[in-house]
Amino acid sequence: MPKLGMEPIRKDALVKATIVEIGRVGSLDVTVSQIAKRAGMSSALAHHYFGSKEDMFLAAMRHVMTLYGAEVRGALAVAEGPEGRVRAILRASFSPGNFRRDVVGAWLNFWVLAQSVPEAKRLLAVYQGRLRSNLTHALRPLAGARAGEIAAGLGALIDGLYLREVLKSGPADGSAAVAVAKRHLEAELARGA
Amino acid sequence: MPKLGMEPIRKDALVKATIVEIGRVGSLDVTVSQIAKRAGMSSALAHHYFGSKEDMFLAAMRHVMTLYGAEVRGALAVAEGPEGRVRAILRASFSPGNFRRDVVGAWLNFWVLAQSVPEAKRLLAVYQGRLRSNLTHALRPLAGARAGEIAAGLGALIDGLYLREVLKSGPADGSAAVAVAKRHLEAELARGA
DNA sequence: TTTTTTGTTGATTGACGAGTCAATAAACTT
DNA sequence: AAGTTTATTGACTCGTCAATCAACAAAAAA
Repeated sequence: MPKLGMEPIRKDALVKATIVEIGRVGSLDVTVSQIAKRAGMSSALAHHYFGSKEDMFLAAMRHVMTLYGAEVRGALAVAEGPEGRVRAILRASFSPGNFRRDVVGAWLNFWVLAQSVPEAKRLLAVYQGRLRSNLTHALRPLAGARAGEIAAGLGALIDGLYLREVLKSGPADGSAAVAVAKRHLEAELARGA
Repeated sequence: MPKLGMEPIRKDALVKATIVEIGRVGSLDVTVSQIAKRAGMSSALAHHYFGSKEDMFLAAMRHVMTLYGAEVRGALAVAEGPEGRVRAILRASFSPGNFRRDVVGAWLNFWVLAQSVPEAKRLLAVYQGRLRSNLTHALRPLAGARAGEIAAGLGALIDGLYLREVLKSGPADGSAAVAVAKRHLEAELARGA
Protein backbone atom coordinates (compact mmCIF):
# COMPACT_ATOMS: atom_id res chain seq x y z
CA MET A 1 0.00 0.00 0.00
CA PRO A 2 2.31 2.72 -1.20
CA LYS A 3 1.18 5.99 0.23
CA LEU A 4 2.30 9.17 -1.45
CA GLY A 5 4.57 11.78 0.04
CA MET A 6 6.87 9.18 1.49
CA GLU A 7 10.08 10.82 0.39
CA PRO A 8 10.62 13.20 3.31
CA ILE A 9 9.57 10.54 5.81
CA ARG A 10 11.91 7.95 4.35
CA LYS A 11 14.77 10.39 4.08
CA ASP A 12 14.31 11.47 7.64
CA ALA A 13 14.26 7.89 8.86
CA LEU A 14 17.41 7.14 6.91
CA VAL A 15 19.21 10.16 8.25
CA LYS A 16 18.46 9.17 11.80
CA ALA A 17 19.30 5.54 11.19
CA THR A 18 22.60 6.57 9.67
CA ILE A 19 23.64 8.36 12.85
CA VAL A 20 22.55 5.50 15.05
CA GLU A 21 24.29 2.85 13.00
CA ILE A 22 27.52 4.78 12.67
CA GLY A 23 27.45 5.31 16.41
CA ARG A 24 26.78 1.64 17.01
CA VAL A 25 29.51 0.36 14.72
CA GLY A 26 31.91 3.20 15.42
CA SER A 27 33.00 3.75 11.86
CA LEU A 28 31.80 4.53 8.37
CA ASP A 29 32.05 0.85 7.57
CA VAL A 30 28.35 0.41 7.96
CA THR A 31 26.57 -1.11 5.05
CA VAL A 32 23.70 0.63 3.38
CA SER A 33 21.69 -2.48 4.15
CA GLN A 34 22.24 -2.10 7.88
CA ILE A 35 21.13 1.50 7.78
CA ALA A 36 18.14 0.72 5.58
CA LYS A 37 17.13 -2.16 7.79
CA ARG A 38 17.17 0.02 10.88
CA ALA A 39 15.12 2.59 9.02
CA GLY A 40 12.66 -0.12 8.09
CA MET A 41 13.17 -0.44 4.36
CA SER A 42 15.25 -2.16 1.73
CA SER A 43 18.71 -1.02 0.74
CA ALA A 44 17.43 -0.43 -2.77
CA LEU A 45 15.01 2.16 -1.49
CA ALA A 46 17.77 3.90 0.40
CA HIS A 47 19.71 4.14 -2.82
CA HIS A 48 16.60 5.36 -4.54
CA TYR A 49 16.23 8.37 -2.27
CA PHE A 50 19.86 9.15 -1.71
CA GLY A 51 22.00 8.52 -4.72
CA SER A 52 24.86 7.08 -2.75
CA LYS A 53 26.02 6.09 0.68
CA GLU A 54 28.14 9.20 0.84
CA ASP A 55 25.17 11.44 0.13
CA MET A 56 23.35 9.71 2.93
CA PHE A 57 26.04 10.43 5.44
CA LEU A 58 26.43 14.01 4.30
CA ALA A 59 22.68 14.50 4.69
CA ALA A 60 22.92 13.03 8.18
CA MET A 61 25.64 15.47 9.16
CA ARG A 62 23.73 18.38 7.69
CA HIS A 63 20.87 17.29 9.89
CA VAL A 64 23.06 17.19 12.99
CA MET A 65 24.45 20.60 12.18
CA THR A 66 21.01 22.03 11.57
CA LEU A 67 19.79 20.85 14.96
CA TYR A 68 22.88 22.22 16.62
CA GLY A 69 22.52 25.55 14.87
CA ALA A 70 18.90 25.83 15.88
CA GLU A 71 19.74 25.07 19.46
CA VAL A 72 22.47 27.69 19.53
CA ARG A 73 20.19 30.32 18.04
CA GLY A 74 17.47 29.45 20.52
CA ALA A 75 19.83 29.69 23.45
CA LEU A 76 21.30 32.97 22.20
CA ALA A 77 17.84 34.47 21.87
CA VAL A 78 17.13 34.12 25.56
CA ALA A 79 20.66 34.72 26.85
CA GLU A 80 21.28 37.81 28.92
CA GLY A 81 24.44 39.82 28.70
CA PRO A 82 27.62 39.04 26.75
CA GLU A 83 28.89 36.39 29.12
CA GLY A 84 25.45 34.81 29.11
CA ARG A 85 25.74 34.50 25.35
CA VAL A 86 29.05 32.69 25.52
CA ARG A 87 27.70 30.36 28.17
CA ALA A 88 24.66 29.71 26.03
CA ILE A 89 26.83 28.59 23.15
CA LEU A 90 28.78 26.29 25.42
CA ARG A 91 25.67 24.80 26.93
CA ALA A 92 24.15 24.16 23.51
CA SER A 93 27.37 22.52 22.34
CA PHE A 94 27.19 19.99 25.14
CA SER A 95 23.45 19.63 25.42
CA PRO A 96 22.03 16.11 25.73
CA GLY A 97 20.79 16.24 22.16
CA ASN A 98 24.14 17.12 20.61
CA PHE A 99 26.56 15.53 23.02
CA ARG A 100 25.30 12.00 22.53
CA ARG A 101 27.59 9.06 22.06
CA ASP A 102 26.42 8.24 18.57
CA VAL A 103 26.36 11.86 17.46
CA VAL A 104 29.87 12.42 18.74
CA GLY A 105 30.95 9.27 16.94
CA ALA A 106 29.41 10.60 13.76
CA TRP A 107 31.30 13.86 14.15
CA LEU A 108 34.54 12.01 14.53
CA ASN A 109 33.93 10.05 11.36
CA PHE A 110 32.85 13.20 9.61
CA TRP A 111 36.17 14.74 10.47
CA VAL A 112 37.96 11.84 8.87
CA LEU A 113 35.79 12.12 5.79
CA ALA A 114 36.57 15.80 5.51
CA GLN A 115 40.13 14.83 4.74
CA SER A 116 39.20 13.22 1.47
CA VAL A 117 35.75 14.47 0.47
CA PRO A 118 35.60 18.15 -0.50
CA GLU A 119 31.92 18.52 0.30
CA ALA A 120 32.51 17.25 3.83
CA LYS A 121 35.41 19.63 4.19
CA ARG A 122 33.25 22.48 3.01
CA LEU A 123 30.47 21.66 5.46
CA LEU A 124 32.88 21.39 8.32
CA ALA A 125 34.43 24.72 7.42
CA VAL A 126 30.99 26.31 7.43
CA TYR A 127 30.26 24.87 10.84
CA GLN A 128 33.58 25.98 12.25
CA GLY A 129 33.16 29.40 10.77
CA ARG A 130 29.77 29.84 12.38
CA LEU A 131 30.98 28.67 15.76
CA ARG A 132 33.94 30.95 15.54
CA SER A 133 31.82 33.88 14.49
CA ASN A 134 29.28 33.29 17.25
CA LEU A 135 31.99 33.06 19.87
CA THR A 136 33.89 36.06 18.62
CA HIS A 137 30.83 38.28 18.60
CA ALA A 138 29.81 37.22 22.06
CA LEU A 139 33.31 37.76 23.35
CA ARG A 140 33.91 41.12 21.72
CA PRO A 141 32.30 43.20 24.51
CA LEU A 142 34.12 41.14 27.10
CA ALA A 143 37.58 40.87 25.67
CA GLY A 144 37.82 43.48 22.92
CA ALA A 145 40.72 42.78 20.62
CA ARG A 146 41.48 39.51 22.32
CA ALA A 147 38.07 38.10 21.37
CA GLY A 148 39.45 36.44 18.28
CA GLU A 149 42.19 34.48 19.94
CA ILE A 150 40.03 33.49 22.87
CA ALA A 151 37.40 32.22 20.44
CA ALA A 152 40.02 30.18 18.63
CA GLY A 153 41.12 28.57 21.87
CA LEU A 154 37.58 27.91 23.02
CA GLY A 155 36.65 26.41 19.67
CA ALA A 156 39.59 24.03 19.78
CA LEU A 157 38.78 23.13 23.35
CA ILE A 158 35.20 22.28 22.45
CA ASP A 159 36.40 20.01 19.66
CA GLY A 160 38.88 18.40 22.01
CA LEU A 161 36.22 17.72 24.60
CA TYR A 162 34.11 16.07 21.93
CA LEU A 163 37.05 13.95 20.96
CA ARG A 164 37.65 12.83 24.51
CA GLU A 165 34.06 11.86 24.92
CA VAL A 166 34.33 8.97 22.50
CA LEU A 167 36.89 7.24 24.62
CA LYS A 168 35.01 7.34 27.88
CA SER A 169 33.19 4.22 28.93
CA GLY A 170 30.21 5.55 30.81
CA PRO A 171 27.34 7.60 29.44
CA ALA A 172 27.94 11.04 27.98
CA ASP A 173 28.39 13.73 30.58
CA GLY A 174 27.81 17.12 29.06
CA SER A 175 27.84 19.02 32.30
CA ALA A 176 31.40 17.97 33.08
CA ALA A 177 32.51 19.14 29.66
CA VAL A 178 30.71 22.44 30.07
CA ALA A 179 32.42 22.90 33.41
CA VAL A 180 35.87 22.50 31.88
CA ALA A 181 35.03 24.94 29.09
CA LYS A 182 33.61 27.47 31.51
CA ARG A 183 36.68 27.34 33.72
CA HIS A 184 38.80 27.97 30.66
CA LEU A 185 36.63 30.89 29.68
CA GLU A 186 36.71 32.46 33.11
CA ALA A 187 40.47 32.13 33.31
CA GLU A 188 40.85 33.88 29.97
CA LEU A 189 38.42 36.64 30.88
CA ALA A 190 39.97 37.19 34.29
CA ARG A 191 43.25 37.89 32.61
CA GLY A 192 41.77 40.52 30.38
CA ALA A 193 40.19 42.39 33.27
CA MET B 1 69.37 -12.39 -3.26
CA PRO B 2 67.52 -12.74 -0.03
CA LYS B 3 69.62 -11.27 2.71
CA LEU B 4 68.94 -12.42 6.21
CA GLY B 5 67.73 -10.23 9.03
CA MET B 6 65.28 -8.42 6.81
CA GLU B 7 62.39 -8.57 9.24
CA PRO B 8 63.07 -5.41 11.26
CA ILE B 9 63.96 -3.46 8.14
CA ARG B 10 60.81 -4.52 6.34
CA LYS B 11 58.63 -3.89 9.34
CA ASP B 12 60.08 -0.46 9.80
CA ALA B 13 59.53 0.40 6.17
CA LEU B 14 55.94 -0.81 6.37
CA VAL B 15 55.23 1.18 9.51
CA LYS B 16 56.48 4.36 7.91
CA ALA B 17 54.68 3.67 4.65
CA THR B 18 51.47 3.06 6.56
CA ILE B 19 51.57 6.53 8.07
CA VAL B 20 52.40 8.17 4.77
CA GLU B 21 49.69 6.36 2.86
CA ILE B 22 47.02 6.97 5.46
CA GLY B 23 48.01 10.60 5.45
CA ARG B 24 47.88 10.72 1.68
CA VAL B 25 44.51 9.04 1.33
CA GLY B 26 43.06 10.51 4.48
CA SER B 27 41.41 7.35 5.74
CA LEU B 28 42.01 3.76 6.72
CA ASP B 29 40.73 2.73 3.32
CA VAL B 30 44.22 2.23 2.04
CA THR B 31 44.93 -1.14 0.56
CA VAL B 32 47.71 -3.27 1.88
CA SER B 33 49.02 -3.28 -1.66
CA GLN B 34 49.38 0.48 -1.69
CA ILE B 35 51.27 0.44 1.57
CA ALA B 36 53.46 -2.45 0.51
CA LYS B 37 54.18 -0.79 -2.81
CA ARG B 38 55.32 2.38 -1.11
CA ALA B 39 57.48 0.31 1.19
CA GLY B 40 58.98 -1.39 -1.83
CA MET B 41 57.64 -4.91 -1.50
CA SER B 42 54.71 -7.14 -2.39
CA SER B 43 51.50 -7.18 -0.40
CA ALA B 44 52.10 -10.84 0.36
CA LEU B 45 55.28 -9.94 2.18
CA ALA B 46 53.49 -7.32 4.20
CA HIS B 47 50.99 -9.94 5.26
CA HIS B 48 53.87 -12.24 6.05
CA TYR B 49 55.42 -9.87 8.55
CA PHE B 50 52.28 -8.39 10.00
CA GLY B 51 49.45 -10.83 10.24
CA SER B 52 46.82 -8.34 9.18
CA LYS B 53 46.24 -4.84 8.03
CA GLU B 54 44.99 -3.93 11.47
CA ASP B 55 48.19 -5.15 13.10
CA MET B 56 50.11 -3.03 10.66
CA PHE B 57 48.25 0.09 11.59
CA LEU B 58 48.51 -0.61 15.30
CA ALA B 59 52.25 -1.07 14.94
CA ALA B 60 52.41 2.23 13.09
CA MET B 61 50.62 4.03 15.89
CA ARG B 62 52.82 2.40 18.49
CA HIS B 63 55.73 3.77 16.55
CA VAL B 64 54.28 7.27 16.48
CA MET B 65 53.61 7.11 20.20
CA THR B 66 57.08 5.84 20.93
CA LEU B 67 58.66 8.74 19.07
CA TYR B 68 56.40 11.19 20.82
CA GLY B 69 57.17 9.69 24.22
CA ALA B 70 60.88 9.85 23.57
CA GLU B 71 60.64 13.46 22.53
CA VAL B 72 58.69 14.38 25.64
CA ARG B 73 61.19 12.63 27.90
CA GLY B 74 64.07 14.32 26.15
CA ALA B 75 62.48 17.73 26.48
CA LEU B 76 61.62 17.15 30.13
CA ALA B 77 65.19 16.15 30.90
CA VAL B 78 66.56 19.54 29.90
CA ALA B 79 63.62 21.65 31.07
CA GLU B 80 64.19 24.04 33.92
CA GLY B 81 61.60 24.74 36.55
CA PRO B 82 58.02 23.54 36.75
CA GLU B 83 56.66 25.89 34.11
CA GLY B 84 59.55 24.97 31.86
CA ARG B 85 58.43 21.36 32.15
CA VAL B 86 54.89 22.14 31.06
CA ARG B 87 56.16 24.19 28.17
CA ALA B 88 58.47 21.36 27.20
CA ILE B 89 55.52 18.97 26.95
CA LEU B 90 53.61 21.44 24.83
CA ARG B 91 56.51 22.05 22.53
CA ALA B 92 57.08 18.33 22.06
CA SER B 93 53.41 17.81 21.29
CA PHE B 94 53.57 20.25 18.43
CA SER B 95 57.09 19.63 17.25
CA PRO B 96 57.66 19.27 13.52
CA GLY B 97 58.11 15.54 13.86
CA ASN B 98 54.81 14.91 15.63
CA PHE B 99 52.66 17.67 14.24
CA ARG B 100 52.91 16.59 10.65
CA ARG B 101 49.95 16.44 8.34
CA ASP B 102 50.13 12.71 7.79
CA VAL B 103 50.80 11.93 11.43
CA VAL B 104 47.88 14.03 12.55
CA GLY B 105 45.73 12.28 9.97
CA ALA B 106 46.84 8.94 11.36
CA TRP B 107 45.91 10.05 14.86
CA LEU B 108 42.46 11.01 13.71
CA ASN B 109 41.90 7.63 12.11
CA PHE B 110 43.31 5.96 15.17
CA TRP B 111 40.72 7.70 17.25
CA VAL B 112 37.99 6.33 15.04
CA LEU B 113 39.47 2.86 15.27
CA ALA B 114 39.54 3.09 19.05
CA GLN B 115 35.78 3.10 18.97
CA SER B 116 35.60 -0.43 17.67
CA VAL B 117 38.97 -2.09 18.27
CA PRO B 118 39.78 -2.76 21.93
CA GLU B 119 43.53 -2.81 21.40
CA ALA B 120 43.40 0.62 19.82
CA LYS B 121 41.29 1.86 22.67
CA ARG B 122 43.77 0.46 25.14
CA LEU B 123 46.73 2.10 23.42
CA LEU B 124 44.96 5.42 23.28
CA ALA B 125 44.12 5.19 26.96
CA VAL B 126 47.76 4.51 27.77
CA TYR B 127 48.83 7.53 25.76
CA GLN B 128 46.22 9.79 27.33
CA GLY B 129 47.13 8.53 30.76
CA ARG B 130 50.78 9.34 30.24
CA LEU B 131 50.07 12.79 28.90
CA ARG B 132 47.75 13.49 31.78
CA SER B 133 50.24 12.22 34.30
CA ASN B 134 53.07 14.24 32.81
CA LEU B 135 51.02 17.40 32.80
CA THR B 136 49.66 16.89 36.29
CA HIS B 137 53.09 16.34 37.80
CA ALA B 138 54.53 19.35 36.07
CA LEU B 139 51.59 21.48 37.15
CA ARG B 140 51.48 20.34 40.75
CA PRO B 141 54.09 22.82 42.05
CA LEU B 142 52.42 25.60 40.09
CA ALA B 143 48.77 24.97 40.76
CA GLY B 144 48.56 22.61 43.71
CA ALA B 145 45.17 20.99 43.99
CA ARG B 146 44.03 22.54 40.71
CA ALA B 147 46.76 20.70 38.78
CA GLY B 148 44.37 17.88 37.88
CA GLU B 149 41.68 19.97 36.33
CA ILE B 150 44.11 22.21 34.52
CA ALA B 151 45.80 19.14 33.08
CA ALA B 152 42.45 17.83 31.89
CA GLY B 153 41.70 21.09 30.12
CA LEU B 154 45.13 21.33 28.58
CA GLY B 155 44.96 17.73 27.38
CA ALA B 156 41.63 18.32 25.68
CA LEU B 157 42.93 21.54 24.17
CA ILE B 158 45.93 19.73 22.70
CA ASP B 159 43.67 17.12 21.13
CA GLY B 160 41.43 19.85 19.79
CA LEU B 161 44.35 21.66 18.22
CA TYR B 162 45.39 18.44 16.53
CA LEU B 163 41.89 18.02 15.24
CA ARG B 164 41.78 21.48 13.78
CA GLU B 165 45.05 20.96 12.04
CA VAL B 166 43.59 18.43 9.63
CA LEU B 167 41.22 20.96 8.18
CA LYS B 168 43.72 23.65 7.45
CA SER B 169 44.92 23.97 3.90
CA GLY B 170 48.47 25.20 4.30
CA PRO B 171 51.40 23.39 5.87
CA ALA B 172 51.33 22.40 9.53
CA ASP B 173 52.08 25.26 11.88
CA GLY B 174 53.11 23.93 15.24
CA SER B 175 54.23 27.25 16.64
CA ALA B 176 50.75 28.75 16.27
CA ALA B 177 49.25 25.79 18.13
CA VAL B 178 51.85 26.06 20.88
CA ALA B 179 51.04 29.73 21.22
CA VAL B 180 47.36 29.03 21.78
CA ALA B 181 48.12 26.35 24.34
CA LYS B 182 50.59 28.57 26.16
CA ARG B 183 48.12 31.40 26.38
CA HIS B 184 45.61 29.03 27.86
CA LEU B 185 48.16 27.79 30.36
CA GLU B 186 49.17 31.26 31.42
CA ALA B 187 45.58 32.30 31.87
CA GLU B 188 44.92 29.33 34.11
CA LEU B 189 48.09 29.87 36.12
CA ALA B 190 47.46 33.57 36.53
CA ARG B 191 44.16 32.76 38.12
CA GLY B 192 45.73 30.45 40.66
CA ALA B 193 48.29 33.03 41.74
C1' DT C 1 -9.63 3.55 -18.44
C1' DT C 2 -5.26 4.12 -20.02
C1' DT C 3 -1.08 6.42 -18.73
C1' DT C 4 2.10 8.37 -15.79
C1' DT C 5 4.15 9.10 -11.53
C1' DT C 6 5.64 7.46 -7.01
C1' DG C 7 6.89 3.73 -3.89
C1' DT C 8 9.03 -0.56 -3.17
C1' DT C 9 11.96 -4.73 -3.22
C1' DG C 10 14.45 -9.28 -4.52
C1' DA C 11 17.90 -10.46 -7.31
C1' DT C 12 21.97 -9.48 -9.71
C1' DT C 13 26.16 -7.31 -11.20
C1' DG C 14 30.70 -5.88 -10.84
C1' DA C 15 34.52 -4.31 -8.46
C1' DC C 16 37.53 -4.48 -5.07
C1' DG C 17 40.59 -6.16 -1.59
C1' DA C 18 42.20 -8.98 2.62
C1' DG C 19 44.34 -12.93 3.33
C1' DT C 20 46.30 -17.62 1.67
C1' DC C 21 49.13 -20.73 -1.02
C1' DA C 22 52.43 -22.82 -3.78
C1' DA C 23 56.64 -22.13 -5.64
C1' DT C 24 61.33 -20.22 -6.04
C1' DA C 25 65.70 -18.91 -4.20
C1' DA C 26 69.35 -17.79 -1.30
C1' DA C 27 71.45 -18.24 2.80
C1' DC C 28 72.68 -20.96 7.09
C1' DT C 29 73.22 -25.61 9.57
C1' DT C 30 74.83 -30.27 10.17
C1' DA D 1 75.43 -32.61 0.22
C1' DA D 2 71.22 -32.77 2.21
C1' DG D 3 68.10 -30.37 5.06
C1' DT D 4 66.30 -26.30 7.27
C1' DT D 5 65.15 -21.71 7.89
C1' DT D 6 64.21 -16.99 6.00
C1' DA D 7 62.87 -14.04 2.15
C1' DT D 8 59.91 -13.20 -1.52
C1' DT D 9 56.13 -12.97 -4.88
C1' DG D 10 52.39 -13.99 -8.55
C1' DA D 11 48.28 -16.03 -8.66
C1' DC D 12 44.24 -17.24 -6.55
C1' DT D 13 40.22 -17.64 -3.32
C1' DC D 14 36.51 -15.92 -1.04
C1' DG D 15 33.62 -12.66 0.95
C1' DT D 16 31.62 -8.28 0.97
C1' DC D 17 29.02 -4.40 -0.73
C1' DA D 18 27.66 -0.32 -3.37
C1' DA D 19 24.96 0.36 -6.97
C1' DT D 20 21.67 -1.12 -10.66
C1' DC D 21 17.76 -3.45 -12.72
C1' DA D 22 13.52 -5.53 -13.65
C1' DA D 23 9.29 -6.02 -11.96
C1' DC D 24 5.23 -5.16 -9.28
C1' DA D 25 1.71 -2.14 -6.82
C1' DA D 26 -1.01 1.70 -6.05
C1' DA D 27 -2.27 6.33 -6.44
C1' DA D 28 -2.96 10.40 -9.48
C1' DA D 29 -3.56 12.49 -13.90
C1' DA D 30 -5.36 12.50 -18.57
